[in-house]
Amino acid sequence: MAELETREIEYVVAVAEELHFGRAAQRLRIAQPALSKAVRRVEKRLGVQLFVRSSRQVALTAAGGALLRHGRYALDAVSAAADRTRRAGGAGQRLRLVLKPGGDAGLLSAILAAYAGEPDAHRVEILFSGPADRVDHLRAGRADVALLYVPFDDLDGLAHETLCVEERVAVLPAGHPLASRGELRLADLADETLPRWKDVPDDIARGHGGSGPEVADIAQLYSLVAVGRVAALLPRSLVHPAPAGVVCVPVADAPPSRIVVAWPPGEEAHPLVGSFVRAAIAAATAHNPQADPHG
Amino acid sequence: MAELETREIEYVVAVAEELHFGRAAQRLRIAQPALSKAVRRVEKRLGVQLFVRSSRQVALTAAGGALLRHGRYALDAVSAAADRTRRAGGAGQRLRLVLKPGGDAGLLSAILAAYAGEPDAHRVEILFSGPADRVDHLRAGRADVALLYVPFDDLDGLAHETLCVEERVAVLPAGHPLASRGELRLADLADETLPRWKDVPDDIARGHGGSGPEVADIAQLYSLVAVGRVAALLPRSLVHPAPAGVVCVPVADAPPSRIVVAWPPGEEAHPLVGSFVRAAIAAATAHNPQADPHG
DNA sequence: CTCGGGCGATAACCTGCAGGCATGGCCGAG
DNA sequence: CTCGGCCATGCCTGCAGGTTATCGCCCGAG
Repeated sequence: MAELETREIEYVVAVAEELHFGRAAQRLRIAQPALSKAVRRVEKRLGVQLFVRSSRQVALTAAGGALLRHGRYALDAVSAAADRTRRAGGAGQRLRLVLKPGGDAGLLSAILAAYAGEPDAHRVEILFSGPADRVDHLRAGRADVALLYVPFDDLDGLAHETLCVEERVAVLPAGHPLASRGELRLADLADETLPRWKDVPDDIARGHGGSGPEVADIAQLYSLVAVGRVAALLPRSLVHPAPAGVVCVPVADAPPSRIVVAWPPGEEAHPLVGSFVRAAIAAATAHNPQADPHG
Repeated sequence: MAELETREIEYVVAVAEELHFGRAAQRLRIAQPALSKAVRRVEKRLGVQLFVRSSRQVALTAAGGALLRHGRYALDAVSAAADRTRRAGGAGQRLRLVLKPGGDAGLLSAILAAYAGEPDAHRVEILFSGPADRVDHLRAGRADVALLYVPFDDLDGLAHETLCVEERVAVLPAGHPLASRGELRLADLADETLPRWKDVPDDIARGHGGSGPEVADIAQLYSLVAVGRVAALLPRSLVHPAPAGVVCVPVADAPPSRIVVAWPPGEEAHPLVGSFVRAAIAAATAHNPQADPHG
């Protein structure tokens, strides 16, 4: 039925990543001929060529690319299954929450307090992580829930619930011509240089990242804004209070930013995840009444 | 690294579903002792008990339940990987679109026309499917894109883009006291009997299904509404034009319904999927200017 | 109470294939 | 022309994963 073994996928992925049978074999701790044979076996079974080998170099075919992408997903799913199963059995369960350092809009403590009040609360392990791999942590079972920031994070493949909606503000140097306006529109910002966020791959930063200088965190951004090198468009709570030298002005027609609690699909059935999500929603609604479920 | 082979997952899932080693073995076309051994091996490797066997019956532990759920996901991911790889290699690719019969708000033909105009358009294979398995088709690689209906379908684990937003209308019998009102609120409907949709599992129908009679399709629903047995809350385009004997009244505070185009996460990189999605969005914006991307 | 039958575990054995090693063939660099 | 890097081939071995036979437990029928 499933026609592809986990190990075979690992092999193909390794070769696809290294584009070199020898190195891939080394990484997999097996001999190179075994790897060659395994890959050919897979190609034969699928009836598709995965690599073009020219004895001087190895290249991916379209099919190989597909298996690389989807194979990684599948491997993530498998190891997530193993991981979660192991944890479901062992005692002393902890809930692993992953989030971006800073910028939780003051929600985190409220959420943790609300969760601690749940009857079946467990110890919460907090895991900070860069933008690139928060989602991967969830997918591969290394974390149970995440606080994510839409539209900055990519929700593909996750279940989520909105905790709060925030308007977006333009962050401008104090002396900027637009800084005195009470409200802006996106068009007003068309000429501004926007920063490029470090570690955010382009396909996630669709439209948010500019071509300006690379910044790693908010503090860096402020310095650059203060000297007039860039402007930015951020959720209000990130810029509150505004440091000296920068001002923020609401942008009426920017899509609002949302903080969401996300979890791997299907996991809402898990009591740990379920009760945390419920607590988070409760905390958010108390904290910020206009949040709406099923947004 | 991955610590669990596809086959082992299949075995555990089979046992978990049958709760009977003999039948599971039969289903898997292997002998029962082999299955017993394999399952024990997995339990040992994960260090977790998956089943409690009492020689008269087999029961799932919490860990077993976890592996059942996540294992199914993982198996879907694996076979999706195999399937998509095979298709990426073979020529004569077709794009497989899955949707609910009826109720496409007239969008389908516009989308297909727009897609046919794309430079790299392929033949489109249309697959109709019940509400329960549309999403599964995507996850297991049996379809490439889907038209789904939020909040009726469950978007967990999928990437999507909104095509259009529709207000919800209450469907009432012609003589109903509320039928003459120009607009309703959810509270007005609190006393009405809502139908239960056939084949929609309860955890998907969160809040939409009532406790009333079971209906399988829209036509059945109309008959029941006409005789005053139920009322319903549907997207406008589904009730347009309203058949004899029923009227529809906008409900101001019902969350709006959306038609979205959805695809498996990561697949937007695939040219087939990407260009279809682009065409769909274009068609929808032309057809219905207020649709907004990144909603 | 006993007997029989259903079910999972265990034991003993068999076999195909995954993986190891040595080698061959190809090709580009120098 | 030769050398060296790299993938493919051929042959060998061990074990994973299958089979059949059998046991032991439990429950329900009589």
